[in-house]
Amino acid sequence: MPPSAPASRSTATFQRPGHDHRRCIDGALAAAEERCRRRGAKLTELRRRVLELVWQGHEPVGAYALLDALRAEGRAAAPPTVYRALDFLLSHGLIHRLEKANAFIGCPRPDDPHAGQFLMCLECGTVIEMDDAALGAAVAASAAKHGFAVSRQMLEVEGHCPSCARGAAGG
Amino acid sequence: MPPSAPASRSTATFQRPGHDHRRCIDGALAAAEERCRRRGAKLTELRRRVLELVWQGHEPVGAYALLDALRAEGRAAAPPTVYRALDFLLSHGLIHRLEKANAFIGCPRPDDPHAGQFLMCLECGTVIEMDDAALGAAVAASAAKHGFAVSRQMLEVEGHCPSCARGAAGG
DNA sequence: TCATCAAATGTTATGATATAACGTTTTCAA
DNA sequence: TTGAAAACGTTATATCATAACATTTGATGA
Ligand SMILES: [Zn+2]
Ligand SMILES: [Zn+2]
Ligand SMILES: [Zn+2]
Ligand SMILES: [Zn+2]
Repeated sequence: MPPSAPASRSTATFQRPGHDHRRCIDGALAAAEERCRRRGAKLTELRRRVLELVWQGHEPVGAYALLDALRAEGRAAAPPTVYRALDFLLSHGLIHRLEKANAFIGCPRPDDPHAGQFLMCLECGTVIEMDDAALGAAVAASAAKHGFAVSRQMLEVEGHCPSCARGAAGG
Repeated sequence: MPPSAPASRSTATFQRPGHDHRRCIDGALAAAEERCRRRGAKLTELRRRVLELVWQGHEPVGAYALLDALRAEGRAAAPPTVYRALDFLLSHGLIHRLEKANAFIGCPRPDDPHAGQFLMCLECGTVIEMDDAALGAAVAASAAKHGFAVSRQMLEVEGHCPSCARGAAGG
């Protein structure tokens, strides 16, 4: 099969409401298949379906919303069903957990090494992931001033996305 | 009364296990009294006690741990008791909520405007708050590249503090 | 003083998120 | 084909947080 050239996979920019989200989903699923194949990890039907559900939009999705969606499809599902799938996806970098929201969002660039840096719009709920290596380095440098060795960093920024900022200046 | 010169109140640096933590507590309580007085907010006995309990160390404290502590003192207390006190302390900038830990920690510098920037040691649990204005500005600048207007930022960095890094290099 | 109102706190119940523990099915290779 | 590991099903429970309403407290003004 052709490598399905993911030339313009979701860039870390705010998507317009009218964008072709099917491409986001298909790109994420293809990237996940590929990544799991390379890592010898099993992207089972259930895990794949949960990933697809997480990608239902660019807003974070809660575990129990996923649970409801699975049940609506007629699957036998309980909290561990979805949490185990989420743990798998997290462990392979396919999704991220947004701590403030207690919810999950698909990672648009699982293969690029990156810190978690998220912009969350208070108005429309859209979340995008920045991948600003310089910013990650700045965080590590600040931490180093305190003699702190960084293992993981999580940045969650609340505010207004370009579309919503137009209407509500000053937030 | 003398202004009790808080000359060397908790700097944003890792405290040694042997530091005089009573000074951290007393300084935080005095700063809270002063801040509430200026703002016309009532730091009641309960709220003051909860703040003191949050300051029991430099580790984040969960709401139910506070609840247990209040009950151990013979107070009538239920979850709303402690959550309401925490909401008050949060709203006046006297404590911060650590999203990843679902727990709370005292703010060593409530009067300085600052973004939430926390270093959390995976080994000993100690958390310190950086107040790196340049880093906050760097975050805002990165967000601005995406047309995003920042309202609030929360940075939670996991790793190893100086004391613990010595033992577990590379951790 | 005492009526009155708002803020603070007490009390009960429930919602929302997450995991422990154990049994069954599937997978895969020896 | 059979044994072990992984994945999944199932039940129960732990953990974090808030809704709703009653009671107490403390300030204000008649
Ligand atoms: Zn999309
Ligand atoms: Zn990512
Ligand atoms: Zn201290
Ligand atoms: Zn602070």
